[in-house]
Amino acid sequence: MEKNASPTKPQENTGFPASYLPAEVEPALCSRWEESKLHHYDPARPRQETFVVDTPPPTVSGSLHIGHVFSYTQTDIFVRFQRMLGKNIFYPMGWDDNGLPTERRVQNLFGVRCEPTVPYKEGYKSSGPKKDLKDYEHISRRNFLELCETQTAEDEKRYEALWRRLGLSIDWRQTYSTVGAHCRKTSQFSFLDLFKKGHVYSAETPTLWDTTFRTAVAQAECEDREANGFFHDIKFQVEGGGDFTIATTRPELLAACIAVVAHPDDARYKALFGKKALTPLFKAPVPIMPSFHADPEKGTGIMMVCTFGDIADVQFWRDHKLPLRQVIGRDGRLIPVQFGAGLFESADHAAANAAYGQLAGLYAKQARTKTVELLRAEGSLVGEPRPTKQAVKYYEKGDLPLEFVPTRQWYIRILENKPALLEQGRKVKWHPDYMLKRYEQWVEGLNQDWCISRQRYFGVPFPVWYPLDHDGAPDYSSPIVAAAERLPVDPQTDVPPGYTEAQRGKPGGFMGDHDVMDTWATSSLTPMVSSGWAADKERHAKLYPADLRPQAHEIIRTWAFYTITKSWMHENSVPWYNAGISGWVVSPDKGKMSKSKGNTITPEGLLQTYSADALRYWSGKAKLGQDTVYDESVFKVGMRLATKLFNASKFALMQMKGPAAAGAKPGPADITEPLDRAWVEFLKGLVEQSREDFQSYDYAAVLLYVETAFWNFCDNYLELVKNRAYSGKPEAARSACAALDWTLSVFLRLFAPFMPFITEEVWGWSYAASTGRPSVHKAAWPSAAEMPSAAGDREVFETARKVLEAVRTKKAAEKRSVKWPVARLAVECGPKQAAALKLALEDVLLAGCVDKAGLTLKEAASDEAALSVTVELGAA
RNA sequence: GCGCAGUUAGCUCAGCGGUAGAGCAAUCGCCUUACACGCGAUGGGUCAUAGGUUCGAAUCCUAUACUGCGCACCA
Repeated sequence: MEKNASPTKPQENTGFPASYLPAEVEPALCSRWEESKLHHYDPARPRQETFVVDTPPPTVSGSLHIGHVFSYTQTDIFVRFQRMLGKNIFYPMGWDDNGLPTERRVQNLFGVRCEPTVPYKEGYKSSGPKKDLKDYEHISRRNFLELCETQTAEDEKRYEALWRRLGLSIDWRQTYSTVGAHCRKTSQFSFLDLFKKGHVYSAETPTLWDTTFRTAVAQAECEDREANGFFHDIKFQVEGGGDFTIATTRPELLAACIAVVAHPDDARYKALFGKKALTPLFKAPVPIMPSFHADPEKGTGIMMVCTFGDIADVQFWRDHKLPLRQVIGRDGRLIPVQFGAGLFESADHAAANAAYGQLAGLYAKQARTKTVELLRAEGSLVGEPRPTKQAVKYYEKGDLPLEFVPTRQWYIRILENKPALLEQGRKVKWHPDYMLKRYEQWVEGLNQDWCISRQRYFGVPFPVWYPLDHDGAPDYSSPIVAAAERLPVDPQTDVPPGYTEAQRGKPGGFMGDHDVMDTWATSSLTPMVSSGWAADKERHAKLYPADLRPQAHEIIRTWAFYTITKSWMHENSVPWYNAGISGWVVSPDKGKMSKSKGNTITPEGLLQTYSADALRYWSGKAKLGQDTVYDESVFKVGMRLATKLFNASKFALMQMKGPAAAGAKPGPADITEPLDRAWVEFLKGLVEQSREDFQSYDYAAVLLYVETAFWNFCDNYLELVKNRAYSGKPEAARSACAALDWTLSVFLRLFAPFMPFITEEVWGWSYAASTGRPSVHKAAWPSAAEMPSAAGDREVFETARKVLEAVRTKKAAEKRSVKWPVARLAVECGPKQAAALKLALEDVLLAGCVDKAGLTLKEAASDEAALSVTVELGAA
């Protein structure tokens, strides 16, 4: 026997759909919203009536995952609330399609590499992915960029379809792509402005360098990874006699040693300061110097400074104007150098060159092994290498450790502006507020200016050329910048003012800057991209600064920080008044959901299975800033809530079509029954609280108590009044119907930001016509003022509920059905509760199927007395 | 090393000075003027630990432990 089999019941003709089918209803509503221009921004309305969102442009590199659904929905929930407050919503969508992720995806998808020396092929078509790296086709820059554009356009279509299906109330006329002409123009315009203001400079200096991608990277894109390294104790000779031992994890940098340092107060080494040491293998004389950054407790207390092991080396090299002995090349191999010539000094050229000859051309890791071998043979290795855990810096997308390589790069001056940038960060209201700490900590810890140039292809070029001297060497000190009105320009194809194309690359001619901007150099401008800062002053004034920047916490150091920086430099303003920081979706084992772990979930299937409202419900349950465990059972709860909304609404509306429907439509003045007033009183409080909590970005709290209240409505209030609403007593029925009418409209509106589809569907059954608001999403957020009835006593509802509960408990204990008759009901309580109960007695007795003759109500002397209910069931 | 957040029922979380809560799961029931994709009910917690403040502490303070994250160091 099927446990859940329901006996077939004839379907009454209610005038409402029999059951809720979200898979059909939701897409239909999406189309309706689009047709009715529900989400359109109105440029005619003033700024103070407008709510501006600086939507995160998702990286276009494959597919969106459940984490995107989570955070974008949270933003949409808040936006929908603002729309119901009557705000003119500016809610754009951008696509972050420039930069490395796209390049990588296109390389793999089509089996190609960009090779700028290869000529352009008209109508080029890729032959598809390649198994072996050797088989990758080398194609021109232009062909490569075309592939990038085609691919991202396709991805963006899929992204948009998903966002629509999820019900994000975006104005789809307001879109941008970070590689599109508008963004290129804005980014280049930004560069010109920074250039004019002196906030940007180019310099040839050691910079963080990724040897795999062969590009510079910024501090913000680095991460530490723990590695198993080795301490190598290496003996140095002192000129004029003596020796000492240093400890290093990077012996392959020995040839790059420029000094040896110890703490100024370190008694062990004090006597050596001012003398010179001779490096092992290469016999290079290097000064022994005091430095506070040498920690007497660490290693042997004395250490070598190389060009370059870490940022401290860079600092020391710069401060003391020491020679640059670069040995690591751009590809991560040791470059050939000559000892005895130029900067590489040696007391024994022949030995030094012989040793180095065995290292040149090796990758750093190979060179390390070889160096240890040579040191051991020379007798300079003290003991054996000792294992140690060390944190090594990597580019977040890279697989090999970063190196410091001197190259020419463009930098934005942030170090000297730290105090101002900290202050700007504090002007933004962060949600949750502790996220400001992350921002502050990051800014305080910065030790490099922001490197914005990348030696890549798919990105925004610098609008800059350099004059070439008579030998054809570029003069970097006098860059030629493009004129603002010519933007966007590509210096590889466009010609600077006063030159002709024929002079490109010729002595006395010019060359274009080869690099492209870091993708953050563009995305740091998103509020200004949307506002039209570089194109339309009037529009800009209406849309900037934005009201809300939603984003995830791991990119506070990049996206939030860079945006704050640019806004300050360009406009001396904050980019937005509020930053809403969303949490992550974590897998049930508390790990991060990531593609590499293979535990990412694609949203399309979930939408089909559970409905958009269900996924949105799950997103709405999580507070800002808080990580959420991926749990499908929550989708089920959300789906059930939508179904319940459907059924309860149908039922409530049916009541209103009952006997009370005769005559004028019941209104607030008809709410006369104390039970109804009590319920309305409760709702008033709920409605006011919801507005307050929403305004402080605590939408999750709203969903929580609205949901609880809604189930309370279904299980208790509706059960208590349904008999009366259907009864022949006109006034009592009208009171119930008026209360139900308002209640339903309130719940639909309170749920609308979270579950836009089911609420819109139900709204259309009755309220679209009765309120003159075709969409619930443009209905006014409910307020207590809508219900100008006399104050109710909430105790009436509470007491009625408690008594009804006692009756239900008894029936459950006796294993009887809910409608089983009650022969005797004895209630004992204080005078206050007794009075309250009397006011709702009829409803309670009907809902509990209680025989009126069997009722006794005993009043205790004090209100301290607890409510006690005794129930005796009758015969069938 | 510094900082931020957290530790409440089997699970996921709410509560943030006034008698320990919800949902899920579990268990027992029920065809009731919508909903069996439903409804009713039951069991389940020294609120991480130790101190302190208070008439009263899950809640405030101070330590400690653990978890997650951020930052720094990293010879």
